[in-house]
Amino acid sequence: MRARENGVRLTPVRRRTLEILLEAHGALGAYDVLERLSAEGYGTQPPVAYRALNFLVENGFAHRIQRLNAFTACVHPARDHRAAFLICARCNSVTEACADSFTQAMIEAASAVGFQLERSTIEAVGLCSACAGKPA
Amino acid sequence: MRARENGVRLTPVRRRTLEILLEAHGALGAYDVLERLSAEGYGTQPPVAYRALNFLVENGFAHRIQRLNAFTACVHPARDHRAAFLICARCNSVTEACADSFTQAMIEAASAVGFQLERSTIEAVGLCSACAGKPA
DNA sequence: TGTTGACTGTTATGATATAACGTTAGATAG
DNA sequence: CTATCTAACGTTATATCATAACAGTCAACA
Ligand SMILES: [Zn+2]
Ligand SMILES: [Zn+2]
Ligand SMILES: [Zn+2]
Ligand SMILES: [Zn+2]
Repeated sequence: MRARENGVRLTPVRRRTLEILLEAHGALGAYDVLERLSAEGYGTQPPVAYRALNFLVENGFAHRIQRLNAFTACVHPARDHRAAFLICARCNSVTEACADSFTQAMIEAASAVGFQLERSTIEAVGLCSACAGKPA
Repeated sequence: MRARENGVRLTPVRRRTLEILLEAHGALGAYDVLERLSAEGYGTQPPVAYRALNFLVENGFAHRIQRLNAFTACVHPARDHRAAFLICARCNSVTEACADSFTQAMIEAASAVGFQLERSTIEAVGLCSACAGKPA
């Protein structure tokens, strides 16, 4: 199979991994993904999940959430974008927000101190609108 | 010993842990810290390091760098502040920068979508001024 | 048709982090 | 001055996250 456009091959494991992320609401750990993959007849060992997830991240189909050691499907995979993530401390939901303007400002601020910024991670923890309404 | 001000007790392990972070240039992993602590007669097991490090982070003496699974001493521990970290992809140095204005803007942007932001993590990867000058 | 390279799978191991429990020593109430 | 309490410390054991290294498969293609 000739690579789609820029050499991207969305093979069965990779596609299924992406679907698993899409089906999940919020982020999934690599071992959660692995559990599902292996239940469906794919490989049973960690590298299977990590390779597929890393592929998705590198090709803009998913993002890694550092704070949660987890992965989440990108909500607008086609476009080049910088994302920020709003992580609910109560229900663990993860919402992807556009951070293009913040990132641009950060690139400029960083360059003022001589730092040549390549990519940034913005992860915020707080309460989602659903949880903020509820009592403690 | 009556707690300093707000109940903070900088015990020997904790103080030494902070010194170790200060002596290091850049961030240290918990096991790096543990190695030094145990060589000096403190406990030899992971919880010793993790407890001291978590204490320092919770009390504003240090920050955790998610991307590196590492810790770094705060450069201005006295003041309440939001930090951003500039991580050099080449030499792994970590520079703490003030992110108060970014954070404020993010709080407002988040609240516009109903998210009540509590704390955020901003970590940027790129080239420090020293490394940007050098060739590949 | 033989070689190549991307992909998938495996075993084994490494790296990071916490649960649970016993001990110690300073603070405080009686 | 005791008895009691509690924060902090240390340990063992285990959980969780991640990668190195290598073998088999298969389509592309010279
Ligand atoms: Zn995205
Ligand atoms: Zn929530
Ligand atoms: Zn700081
Ligand atoms: Zn550098």
